[in-house]
Amino acid sequence: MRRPNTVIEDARVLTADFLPKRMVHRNAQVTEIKRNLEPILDDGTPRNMLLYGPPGTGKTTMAEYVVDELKKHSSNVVSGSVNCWRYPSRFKVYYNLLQDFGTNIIHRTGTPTDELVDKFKSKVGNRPSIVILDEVDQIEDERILYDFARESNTALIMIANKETALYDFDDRIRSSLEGTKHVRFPEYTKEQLVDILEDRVKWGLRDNAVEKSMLHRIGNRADGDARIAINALRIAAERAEAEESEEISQEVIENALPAAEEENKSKSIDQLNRHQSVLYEIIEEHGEIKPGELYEEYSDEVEDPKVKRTVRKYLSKMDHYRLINSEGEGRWRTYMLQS
DNA sequence: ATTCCACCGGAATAGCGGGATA
DNA sequence: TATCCCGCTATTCCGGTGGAAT
Repeated sequence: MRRPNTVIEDARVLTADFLPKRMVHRNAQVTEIKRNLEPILDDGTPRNMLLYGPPGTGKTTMAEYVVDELKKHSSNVVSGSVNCWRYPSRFKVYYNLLQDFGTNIIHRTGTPTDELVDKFKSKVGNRPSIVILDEVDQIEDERILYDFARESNTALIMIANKETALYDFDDRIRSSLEGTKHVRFPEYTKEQLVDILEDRVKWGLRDNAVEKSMLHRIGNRADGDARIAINALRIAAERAEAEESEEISQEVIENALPAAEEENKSKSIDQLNRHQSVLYEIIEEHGEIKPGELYEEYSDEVEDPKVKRTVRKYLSKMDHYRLINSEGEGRWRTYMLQS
């Protein structure tokens, strides 16, 4: 027989991806997104958008929240979202969108991308549609943006950390995206993080499972990042639960914070291949290391070393994962672990 | 002032895996 | 079965960069 939970009421509420019924402290952004999207409901042309701001500020969550709300009002609207960092190629973007749009496609390695594009276009037709492109600056083929921007019944919601995300694209793409609304997502303040956590506590934890002062501790140390704050709360709750205590102690909270940050990291580390983890370990060992020495040690370590250019690609990938950092340029560059 | 050096990163190219086609 | 096609990854090629060496 399962013993009753001591702390957790509803575990789903404690994940960062969970979509709460109401959003706190993002009214301005939610309203703005809604306003730009709404014309789509009466066959008007929606505004394309760029949502920008640091990690954990609710960009993706708010976009999905608004789209969900909108779909409740009109069953005709179709939508999909892709993370362009994980799925950067034209093929993968369309593949994922088609799945979100409810088209079952058998994946064959020989399927030409154009076939997917055609399928997508016929699926959408004249229906109002919304496409969310997360980490849009990582997109490999700019044609994707151009294609969507030309569809007047498709609303494009692009998400990036920096407002300058679109600057690097070529003129043709940029001019087709002219009129894109920029919506800023600032870091949450400590107090706002506490509010967000309180909401999760209310629905996710049993009554009196955690004191408010504990939430303030999380808020103070989460660096304005709601994802880290929520994950810390979840980890703390799980650990308290495992200890069969009825309340989350201060000690558990303190330990949960670094664990929440570590969790992001180890998730990324798991994605690395053998060569990449060797590189990671060498950098870890040295603390700081120059490119030349790094490559030398790496090629000694593995029996089938990749070529230098490939290693540079690996390193920039790990940089993007926020696993490592680099300072300086050219041969004066230093690689180190992300602090 | 000029050349050298070590590295960066974009672009073109090659090779691979695997489904489709004849 | 042999061949073609496609996307993806790794490799090759190369112009650019900026401090060091001459």
